[in-house]
Amino acid sequence: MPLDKQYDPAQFEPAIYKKWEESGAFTPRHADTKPYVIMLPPPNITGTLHIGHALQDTIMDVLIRYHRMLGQPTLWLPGTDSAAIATNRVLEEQLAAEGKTRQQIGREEFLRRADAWYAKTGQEIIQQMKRLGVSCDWSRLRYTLDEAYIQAVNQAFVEFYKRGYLYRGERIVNWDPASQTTVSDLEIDWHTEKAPFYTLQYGPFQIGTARPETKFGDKYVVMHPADARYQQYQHGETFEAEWINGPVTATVIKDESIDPAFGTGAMTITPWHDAADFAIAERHNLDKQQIIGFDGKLLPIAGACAGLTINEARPKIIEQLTKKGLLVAVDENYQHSVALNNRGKGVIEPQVMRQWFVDMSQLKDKALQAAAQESVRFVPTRWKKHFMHWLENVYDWNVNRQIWLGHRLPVWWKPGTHGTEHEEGNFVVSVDPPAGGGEGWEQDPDVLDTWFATALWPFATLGWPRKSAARSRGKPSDLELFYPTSVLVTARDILYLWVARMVFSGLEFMGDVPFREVFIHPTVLAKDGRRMSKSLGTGVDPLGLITTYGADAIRFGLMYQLHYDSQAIKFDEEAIKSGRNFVNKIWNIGRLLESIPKRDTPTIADQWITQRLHATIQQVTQSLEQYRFGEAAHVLYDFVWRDVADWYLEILKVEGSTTVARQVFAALLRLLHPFMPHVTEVLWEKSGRSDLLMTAAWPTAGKVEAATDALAHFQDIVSTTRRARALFDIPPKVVVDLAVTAAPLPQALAALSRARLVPAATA
RNA sequence: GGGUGCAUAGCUCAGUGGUAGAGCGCUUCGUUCACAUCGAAGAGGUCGAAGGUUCGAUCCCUUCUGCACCCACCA
Repeated sequence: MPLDKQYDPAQFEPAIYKKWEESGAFTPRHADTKPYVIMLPPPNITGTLHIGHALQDTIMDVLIRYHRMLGQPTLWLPGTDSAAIATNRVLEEQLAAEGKTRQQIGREEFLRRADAWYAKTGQEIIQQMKRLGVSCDWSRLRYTLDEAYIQAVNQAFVEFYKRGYLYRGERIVNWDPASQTTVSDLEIDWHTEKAPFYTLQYGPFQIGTARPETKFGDKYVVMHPADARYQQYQHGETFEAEWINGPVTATVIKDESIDPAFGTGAMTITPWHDAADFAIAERHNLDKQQIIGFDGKLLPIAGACAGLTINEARPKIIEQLTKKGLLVAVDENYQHSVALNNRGKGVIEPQVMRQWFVDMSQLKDKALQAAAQESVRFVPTRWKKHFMHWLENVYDWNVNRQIWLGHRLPVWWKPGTHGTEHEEGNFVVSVDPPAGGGEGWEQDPDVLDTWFATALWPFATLGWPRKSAARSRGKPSDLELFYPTSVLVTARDILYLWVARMVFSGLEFMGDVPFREVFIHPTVLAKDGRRMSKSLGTGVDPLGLITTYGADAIRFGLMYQLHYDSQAIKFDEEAIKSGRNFVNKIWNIGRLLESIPKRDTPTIADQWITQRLHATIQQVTQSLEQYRFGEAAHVLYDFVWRDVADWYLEILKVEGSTTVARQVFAALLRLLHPFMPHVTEVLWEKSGRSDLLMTAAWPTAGKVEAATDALAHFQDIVSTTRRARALFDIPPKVVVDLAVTAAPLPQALAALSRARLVPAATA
């Protein structure tokens, strides 16, 4: 049956995907050879596929398909993440629209709504991934809130606790009064804002602040020990100062963290509401006083301002200070940074709270060692430096959150003890509620930081902690077979949030790294270099692109733009269009080969294209091994379009071996398959193969010899003739006489030059 | 304050210690039956600036400038 002139992706893609799925080839075949394993970074169930996913998924699918064709047992394990904070916010917004709060409807009803919502949206992103053609093992699909995963998270928490890494501590944390929860350092966005900077008289000192509302409790003034201006004041000496609500006794503290060049070089501290001040207070064992409540309103210590929000209180405080003559100066043009919760968008108010922390001091060393020794290897290598730098400076990790969605802490409290002064000895950390020993144990109301759960992804998805649970009798378990995984493919923005935590969690619980390599791919930006975002209107819908151009086109277009060392891809739809055109070119090469009558008289052109093919196999293979996807795509593009289409096939129309041509084309389909799986599979089938291209063997390069000069000579003659025709404006229909002394491929030469060969005049 | 990446044709970007490359766009020509999602010919670049190493630098080194991003407890 003749093929259409143009390849129509919509006509073939769904059927091809179905065929792949039904073949069972997405599931790894057990074998003795080393498996190749990738864990899909679980996308948030709340989201839809964006172009960054399309890029990342294509990279993983290229790797997976390549390794599958190499004959390795290949596992790409998919899954989704509950993204508790984001979902929590979505649900609260929905409730707000109904004029309700989560507290009003209660925890049970809230979680019921969450389940309903997950059920509705959970499959969406998976369907979208399938349209891209990804070859995940769907039989192993996991979800961070499925029953077994919850068990793994509980087990990890209990184990961390038993091994002494988890502790309950009173520390300064990022509190979001709007969402009523703590937030990770890594999930804060800093926005610069202009705010008045006040210089205030504090006893004999002048101190600066942009946050006068925190100043009520100030009773320490801090300066650098070497600051000559304050030599006469001794560390620890006290003095009386008139302050906002009356006289206070203040103490002088000398601390090296103070920058003498900033302002007056002296400052008062608010340990309860500032991390730096907290550190100073800890060093010198100073008192800490809460000024702002968890609802964001000032506490009774603020006197007349108690109960007011920060914005309401500020002018009053300044008025009071002015009245007392304590306001020395105001800089209206001061720029400072304000911390926002990047999920909930509330303004962060640091607070001292009793929270769960993971002690990083030992865990970080293990991860650092793994990076230093390259038992986890970063690609490109510069990310190793970033990774290590972050770990070297990491703080203990606050792991509980005060929202309702997510993994609830496996911590059980005696009634009425949680959050009181007398917590010690009144809780039990265990997966199951404590049996006996009194009734009414209450489970801790908090849930875990979402990254605590995803840190376990590489092994919890394989069945941990049931280490030896075999899938079938006598066979090794998934955990034994597939851990550690081969490579993690991810974006740089979660290098710390997620990658680092997987590394130390894997080392801790599995005794080995979770992946041998980490490939950090570029970020996809809008064409003009801005971030892709819905609010900027710069986002691109990959599904729309798939509908317009086909999955193969978007895959190839993305890979073609993926250059090894760049941090960003400026997304240009033209590249996708170009991918579509390339796919169509392949399709038409298939058509042409069908139409040329069989003939087996090899020429130097056949010899030449075979050599070029081998060089191409070598280059593409090497590029894939090095994660140089853009390079591989370019090599393929140039080979197909320049060598195969423009020269070899034009010659083949006139003379040469269709047998060689078909061999070259078959090898080409294999090389292209990871990049454009659908069209290559269709052509494979149309060429009469009954097996799947997906599981065909990756081509191996024969001996690569230098390309024959004879063809270069041929190309020279043709090009020269064409240039001459253009120069003299000879219409295509006019056949010219061409006199050459030695004519390689005479028939092809005549055809491509639109010439009649005549004997060269002998001198 | 520290760090990373980038700077090459009008645009988006490859690339190499030795006469500069692609795609798109542009100019001219062409639908002979693989493909107009195509083919042929062509125009277009002191490879960000300044120094240095070298027989020779767009490439290696130093400094600078501009852009983007990351980290950081700027009161």
